[in-house]
Amino acid sequence: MDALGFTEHDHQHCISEALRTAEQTCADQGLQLTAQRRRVLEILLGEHRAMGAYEVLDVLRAEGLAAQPPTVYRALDFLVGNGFAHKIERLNAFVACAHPGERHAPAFLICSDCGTVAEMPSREIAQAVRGAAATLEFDVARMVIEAEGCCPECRAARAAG
Amino acid sequence: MDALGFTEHDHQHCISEALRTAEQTCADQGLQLTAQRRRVLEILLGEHRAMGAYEVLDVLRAEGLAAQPPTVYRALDFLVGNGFAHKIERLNAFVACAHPGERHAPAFLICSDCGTVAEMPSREIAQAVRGAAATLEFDVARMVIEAEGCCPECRAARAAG
DNA sequence: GGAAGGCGCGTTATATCGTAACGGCACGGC
DNA sequence: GCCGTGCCGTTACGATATAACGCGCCTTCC
Repeated sequence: MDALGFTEHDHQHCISEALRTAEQTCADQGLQLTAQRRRVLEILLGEHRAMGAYEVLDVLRAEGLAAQPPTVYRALDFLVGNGFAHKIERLNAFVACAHPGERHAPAFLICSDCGTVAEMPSREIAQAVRGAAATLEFDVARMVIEAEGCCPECRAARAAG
Repeated sequence: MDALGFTEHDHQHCISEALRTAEQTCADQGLQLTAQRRRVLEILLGEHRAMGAYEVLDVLRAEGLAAQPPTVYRALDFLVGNGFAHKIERLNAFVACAHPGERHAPAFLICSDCGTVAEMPSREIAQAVRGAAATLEFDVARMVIEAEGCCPECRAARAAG
């Protein structure tokens, strides 16, 4: 598992791959990846960046759809609920899942300069959280793990500039 | 460092202690703990729970003040900026710091049943986050670590009920 | 003493994020 | 046919957060 976003990659491929995985997963689990849900996922996949719900809405409207906020939020709820996207709490915004299909407690890196959001390996982190919680006899159901900072590219840009 | 919130304690004492620490810290660092800022901190300290800004605003208004949202947000910005309170991103709400004065990257436990928020030791967690980020050459400036779940008391209550 | 600037705060208005609630439509089961 | 379920359109609204302006009180600096 690597973290896309900070590394060069074939973005068209990464989009279509994710879409295919989503389609397959929905087919397997009897979920309906409707046109709207699929379109919202595509929009999110278009950028390795968190988008606000209203930003997604603007894209839909630019395509000529007469969409309203609930439309977008419903699609996002579906995507988040089924692991195809994640909400970045720190930004009140949404990002496509980089590892759909794999069961994972997500952890994110948010570059404050360029806005890129990457999903990173989180096994050790999740372990540490559960461990700390266990000493207080707390049962963890869900975690929010988000780190804000500077990505390698922006650091290089800063150094250069 | 223990996590209050899930354990019995002398709450009045815990409030006045925190207030005194805040006063001392402000005096030391040339910060102004004005009446409003102090009042907002007191309100937050009143509960081991995250309060929305507008909830704090309601309390101020109930006390007869003609407060507006910016008043509360400014006080909260001051408290958060100087480590006397924390924002719980998951809840868009604020909680008094349980360990003012100590330098720490906070990590929180949020009970979904009773709403109690506890601050827990986070050294290992922060370490794990920095470690995972480092493998991607990402510089972490700030972390959001929030675990939602069930606290021991609510678990006991569930088992009993 | 008075100009200049920083800071805290009041106030108005507005931006941004999110949801409740109702109704229509399509599809599948019986 | 009739009903339940799930998806979606639509209206309206609630909740969270900030921009921008101005005032008063300091301190600084000359």
